[in-house]
Amino acid sequence: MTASDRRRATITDVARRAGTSKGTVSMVLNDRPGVAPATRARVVAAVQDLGFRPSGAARALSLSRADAIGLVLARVPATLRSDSFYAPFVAGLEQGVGHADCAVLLRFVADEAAEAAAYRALAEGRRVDGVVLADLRCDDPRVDLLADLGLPTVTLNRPDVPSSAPAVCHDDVGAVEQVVAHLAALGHRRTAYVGGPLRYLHARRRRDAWRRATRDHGLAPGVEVSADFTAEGGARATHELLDLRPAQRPTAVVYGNDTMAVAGTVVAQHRGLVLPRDLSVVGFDDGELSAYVRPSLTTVRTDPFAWGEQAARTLVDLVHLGPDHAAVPTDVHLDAPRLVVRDSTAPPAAHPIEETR
Amino acid sequence: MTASDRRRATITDVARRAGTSKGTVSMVLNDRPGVAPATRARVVAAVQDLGFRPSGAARALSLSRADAIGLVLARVPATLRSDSFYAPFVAGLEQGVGHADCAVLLRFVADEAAEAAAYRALAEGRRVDGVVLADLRCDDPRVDLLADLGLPTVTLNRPDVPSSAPAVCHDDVGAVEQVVAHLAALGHRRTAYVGGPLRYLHARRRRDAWRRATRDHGLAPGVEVSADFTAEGGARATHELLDLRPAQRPTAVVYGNDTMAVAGTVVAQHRGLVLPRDLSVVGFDDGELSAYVRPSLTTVRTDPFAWGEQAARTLVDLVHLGPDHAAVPTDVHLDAPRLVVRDSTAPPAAHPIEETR
DNA sequence: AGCATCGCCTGAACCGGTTCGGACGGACCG
DNA sequence: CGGTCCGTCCGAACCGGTTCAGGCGATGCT
Repeated sequence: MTASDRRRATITDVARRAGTSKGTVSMVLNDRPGVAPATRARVVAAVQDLGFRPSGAARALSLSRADAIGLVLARVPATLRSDSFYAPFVAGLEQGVGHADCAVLLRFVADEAAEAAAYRALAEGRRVDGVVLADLRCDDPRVDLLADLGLPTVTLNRPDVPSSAPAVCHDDVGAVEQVVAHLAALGHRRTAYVGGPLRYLHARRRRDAWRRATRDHGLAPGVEVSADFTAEGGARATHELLDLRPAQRPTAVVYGNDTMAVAGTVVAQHRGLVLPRDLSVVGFDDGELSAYVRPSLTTVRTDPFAWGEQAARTLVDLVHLGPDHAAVPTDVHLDAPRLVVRDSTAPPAAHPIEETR
Repeated sequence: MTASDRRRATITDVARRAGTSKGTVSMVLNDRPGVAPATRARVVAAVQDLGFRPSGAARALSLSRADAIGLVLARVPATLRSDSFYAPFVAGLEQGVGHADCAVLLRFVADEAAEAAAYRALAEGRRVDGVVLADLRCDDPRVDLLADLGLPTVTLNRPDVPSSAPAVCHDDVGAVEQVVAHLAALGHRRTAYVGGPLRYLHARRRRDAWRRATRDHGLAPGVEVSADFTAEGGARATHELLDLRPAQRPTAVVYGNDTMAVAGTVVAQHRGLVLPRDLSVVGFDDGELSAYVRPSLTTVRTDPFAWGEQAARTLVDLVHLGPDHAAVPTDVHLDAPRLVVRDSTAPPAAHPIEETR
């Protein structure tokens, strides 16, 4: 009775065994009306007996649907090691497509040229019904590319170019505002920002949000350093900030992710600063280790799983709407990320301590 | 000239435009011999003009190949956040399948029942040509399930049950031996081991390797704690070890991954120990932050990207061999992981320091 | 000249589903 | 008793490729 000892049953086998035609079997499988109860029962029994399951490929061909959504990520392998976003995000996608046997098809590519090619291949090979567009960049050419390819798309956050695709957004601007408000309330006047590469939209938006929030709170315009989300980048940026002469040196640093923030705290401590007395540090993302380092990290808790879930849900809706549907689906806004205050932030020391290296 | 304004070209369109039959076009596309150069040129031109790309679904149907490999992971979303294995591993898979437009189809499931169902769906829906089996457990039922389903399989490490599937193995036993040799050379006599859940084969094998290696080096049989690879678990296990009375308390702890190890160092330092003087710590995996914590972590550098690459390569070979091929492919062994000695290991203090909490 | 050989290409069958026009038969009605 | 109507089911066409037996014309050989 194992499945391997015989060729897999097809809809024709089921029809023969049930004494009906293929068409009828198909009706039953997609439970459409117009089949007599007795016939339906015979078909169901035959399906059961034969352990029949329709072939995805054949369905895909006749329905011209792939029952899969795509995700293309351009990242160098090295940065994947510490990526805390991507895995739960994909798990969320999975959750979001629901129990429809819809799968997530994944493509990692090395650079942005390969990225376009990957999207092309996905679209033209009809491997997916739609894609989600992550890691949006400024003037992102992929938005137009996908519109051209006619591939239903959901973007992660709203692009800075016109796009008719729905966006699933999380409120990183609000998150940054919470961070700055927290620091301002503690009494900080000079803050610095260590962000990601500015060609990424989210990096730029967070940077802008930090600029605006510091100004709104009446803080001094702070120093900005653009890093690359890696621990090494965070360490280097921190050295740079601590090398500033005391009058400019920040009493609090806001980092673009927790990896850089943790590396930053270690650098600061190694240079003799006592945290959070001599320097407050805030991360972004709430990585698992962040609660376990010393001092434990004040950070913003994002929820990539929920993000993925919502993105998938939106995309599935979009696909089912069909391409000729005129109504442009509206953007979805996730719950605002929450600031998690831990031990790495405190009021600034009254008189800045000279570092004793 | 955009692709979206007209229905996508099919092989029939190409044939018509080139003035040949579908069959000939197909020959050209798969560059098979028996087509006159002039005809071939006409077809190629037509393909170019129409921007034709064959439909993956139609190919899949007539070739009964899916051009995709599957990966099913049973992990709770919470642990994905800090997972440093999975993302680079999938990127490696991607790399390993090569430029064949073969994709990686991903399924995240919550529990092990859902896992079996996911494999069934993948096999019976013919969505994938083969799967890689990760996170092997003791007496893993999936090995038999996949054999039953007749789905080409590659396992990550060799299962403890009979399996005719090739395994792609990395030498974690050798890695643990290096760790213990390092600690023994430093003069440690009492080591402890904080591993993962023992139902995972790799956790058990590393534990066994540690037992054997400590015995071989003439060390005292050490305390074992089974944790769960999370920071919290690592912290708890560390407390447990440091609560032992001095005569039993280890001078060095070997952790099953870096997350637990980092959490462990923080716990130890918080309890007043000075590292590495009072306690040596070794991790496993070389997470990105491990070089940036204090003391920087001695650990074992594994290479999930290479592992994925090799697994995909092996699986693709296996698929192309065909199901009736008698020769069982041999196991592949990756380069041994390398011990990275950093600052968290040192000779034990001559007289154990009492902790000053 | 007659015939085998060969290279090139066509046409139809096939993969495994979905869809739909229309055939069939029974109930209902006038 | 003849005609409608409705529920049920069949059969064929179709999705877009691949494969292969066979046709056809040109060439080589005796």
